Amino acid sequence: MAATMKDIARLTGLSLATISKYLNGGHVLPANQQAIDQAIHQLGYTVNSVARSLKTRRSMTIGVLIPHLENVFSTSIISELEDKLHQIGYSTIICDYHHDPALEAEKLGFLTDRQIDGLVMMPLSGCREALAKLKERQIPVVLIDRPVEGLDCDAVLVKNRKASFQAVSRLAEAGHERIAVICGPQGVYTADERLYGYKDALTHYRIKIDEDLIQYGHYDTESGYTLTARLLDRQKPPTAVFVTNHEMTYGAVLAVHERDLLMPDQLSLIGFDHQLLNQVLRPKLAVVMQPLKQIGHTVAELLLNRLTGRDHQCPAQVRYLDAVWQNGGSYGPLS
Amino acid sequence: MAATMKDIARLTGLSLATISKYLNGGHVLPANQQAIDQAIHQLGYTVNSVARSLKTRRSMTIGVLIPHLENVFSTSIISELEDKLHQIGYSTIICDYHHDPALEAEKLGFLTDRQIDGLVMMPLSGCREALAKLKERQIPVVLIDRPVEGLDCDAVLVKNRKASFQAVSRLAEAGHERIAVICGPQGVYTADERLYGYKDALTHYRIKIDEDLIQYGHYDTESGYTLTARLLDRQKPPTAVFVTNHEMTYGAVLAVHERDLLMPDQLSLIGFDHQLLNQVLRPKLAVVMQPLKQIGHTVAELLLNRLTGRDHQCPAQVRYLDAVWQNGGSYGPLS
DNA sequence: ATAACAAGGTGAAACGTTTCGCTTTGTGAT
DNA sequence: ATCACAAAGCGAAACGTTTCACCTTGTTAT
Repeated sequence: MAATMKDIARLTGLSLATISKYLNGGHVLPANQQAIDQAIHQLGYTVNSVARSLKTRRSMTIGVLIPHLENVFSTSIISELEDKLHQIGYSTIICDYHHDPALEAEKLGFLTDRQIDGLVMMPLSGCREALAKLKERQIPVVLIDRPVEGLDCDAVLVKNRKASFQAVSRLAEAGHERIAVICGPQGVYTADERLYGYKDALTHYRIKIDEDLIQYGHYDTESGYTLTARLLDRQKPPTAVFVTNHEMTYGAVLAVHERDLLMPDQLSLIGFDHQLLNQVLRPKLAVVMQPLKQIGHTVAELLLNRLTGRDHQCPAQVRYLDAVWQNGGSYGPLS
Repeated sequence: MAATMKDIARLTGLSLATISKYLNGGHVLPANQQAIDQAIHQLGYTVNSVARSLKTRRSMTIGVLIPHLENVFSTSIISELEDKLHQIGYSTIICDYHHDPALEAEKLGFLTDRQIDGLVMMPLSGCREALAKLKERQIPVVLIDRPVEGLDCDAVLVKNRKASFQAVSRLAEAGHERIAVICGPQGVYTADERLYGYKDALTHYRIKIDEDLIQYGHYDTESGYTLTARLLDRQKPPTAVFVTNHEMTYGAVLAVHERDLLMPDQLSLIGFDHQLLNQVLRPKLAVVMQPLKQIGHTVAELLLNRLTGRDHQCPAQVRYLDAVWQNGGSYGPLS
C-alpha cells in the first residue's frame, strides 16, 4: 500500500541505488534531486525503517527496562533519556516489570528479541547471565541506580553513602543523638549504601549506634508509615528521623502529621527525593535529592559513546553522581 | 554474528520452510522437533523480529505519544497499557513531546516512519492531518483525554463535565455560595468541559455565576498557586475553591498552607486527581479522580479490537468513563 | 589528442524471515 | 495392488532497503 523506493524509481526513471544514496545524504544532480523530492511528495513516501534496519543490522532502538513506570524516579530519568536519544534518531522501547523478577527476565528476553541496539536497565534480580550474553553480542548495557553483582558493566550510580552521611551529619550537628533511620530492605544495594552512610555519620560524631533505631522497610509508603509510627509511639522516641527513599518519605510525613507533631520543634525529619511533595508542605521538608536529569543525561552519554563506537572495547565505565541537598525547615536544633 | 534460521537448517538438515513452520506453531515430526529445539539451544538462536516484521508487514509495535512523561496521569495509564499490549506480543515506543506542538508533530512523524501498527496519543495541537493519513493507511489511532476536532477517531474520555458538576454540587449542598473555580486554559477541551460542569452546578443550585470567581490558569502548579493566592487575599474571599487539575491542586494547597487556613473551617477545597499527595495531607483532600487504570485498560481494548480486525471498518468508538469521587475532610458546611 | 581522474549513476546481491505451490511419504480403504 | 488423501517437508520468491563493484560521462592537465 504505502509507497516504496521502487515507486520513486519508476516515477523518476532513476535506479534504487541513486535514490537510496540521495535519501542518505549523498550527492545527486540538482535535476534528479528535484525529481526525487517531487516524487516523494507526490507519493507521500516515507522510509520503511524496518527494511532499513534489517539491511543495516541496526534497529536504532534502545530498550529501557524499569521496575515501575509510575514513579518519578524512573520517569524523570527516562524523559531526559528519551529526548537525548530521539535527537540522534533512536527510539526507546520501554518495559515496566512491576517489581517482579519473573517479569523482569521475561521482558528482558522480549527486548533482546526485538534486536535492540542498546539497553538501559534498573535491575532488580539483575538477570546477570542474560546481560552477559548481550554484552557478548556487543550490545551496550547501561545500568541505573544499582550495579549487578559479578557483571562488569557501564553504570550510573548516585553517591548514596556520601549523601546519607551528609544528611545524618546535619542532624548530628544540630545536636541530635537519638537519630533513627528508615532504610530499605537489607541486601538491596542502595539501601545498604544509605545505611552505611548513616552509620558513618554516627561514628564520625561519636554517637553510639543503636540497632533499635534502625528500621528496615520495603521502600514503599506503607512501611515508611508503619515504621515511623512505631518509632514515634515509643516511650522514648527518637528526636530525629532520616528516611531513605521517596515512597517511605510519604509514609513518614503522614505519620508525623497524624500525630500533630511540629517540625522541627518536636521532631526533625529529613527525607529523600521530594520535589513535588515539597511544593506544598509547610515547613518545607529537607531532603536528599538524586540528580535525576543528570542521571538521564549521563546514561545517554555512556550509551552514545558505545553506540558510536568511540568506546568500542574499553572497560566498563561507572559514573558516580553527587546527590543534591535541598534545605528545608523540617529539621533543626534540639529544643 | 547471531544465529539465524539458516544455521538451524544447516545443523538439522531441514529446510527453512519447515523450521519457520515449527517456530510459528506448526506441526513437524517429533524427531525433527527435537532436532530443532536442540539446535536452537545449542546456537542460542532467537528470532529476528525485524526480519519477521519486514515480511509480515506488522511491526508488532504501538506508538505512544504524550505531553510529558513526568506526570502520573500519563504514566499510570501507560503502565497499564504497556502491560496489556505486552501480553499479546506488542511493544510500545513512547515519545514525550514536552508540551511542545512542534515536537508533537515531529515525533508523530518519527513514529509513523517506524511502521507502528497502532498509535495512542494524548493530543495537544492534534496534528489532524497526520492522524487522518494514518487512519487512511488503516493504522488504528486511539486518543486519550481529549478529542481532535474534525477527526473521527476512537477515543477514551472522562466525563469531565459531570464530575465537575458533582464536585461543585457538594460544595453548594454544604451551603457555599461564593464558590471559586481554578480552571485550565480557555479553549482546551478538558478545561472547557470542567468549567461547564461548574456552571451547570451553580445554575442548578440557583447561585449567580460570578465571573470574578472564575480563574483561568495553565494547568501548572505555578498558576494554581498564584490564582488561589489572589482569591484568598481578596477583601471578600470565596468560601470554597474547586481546582480542576492535578498540578494546580498542588499550587492551591500550598497557597492555603501558607496562609495557615484551616480546612474545612476557614475554607473548603476540592481538588483533582490526587492519590499520592493525599497519602500525607491532613485533612485528606476531597478530590475528583480520573480512573487512570481503567483508561489504560479501555485504550488497550479499543486498540486490540482494531488490531485483531474485529472492528475492522466500523465507525469510531468513543468511550466516556466516569470519574471517581474520593471524599476527604477538606470541605464541609459553612461555619 | 590523450591519460587521469572525479562525479554521478547502475545492477544485483544481500539482510532473515514467511509463505505459496508443489512434491514426497505414509496410511487405510477399496 | 491400486487409489485417494492427509501429513510433512521443500524450493524459491518475496518484503524494502543498503551497498559493493562497476560503468559512463565530462573535466582538467599534460
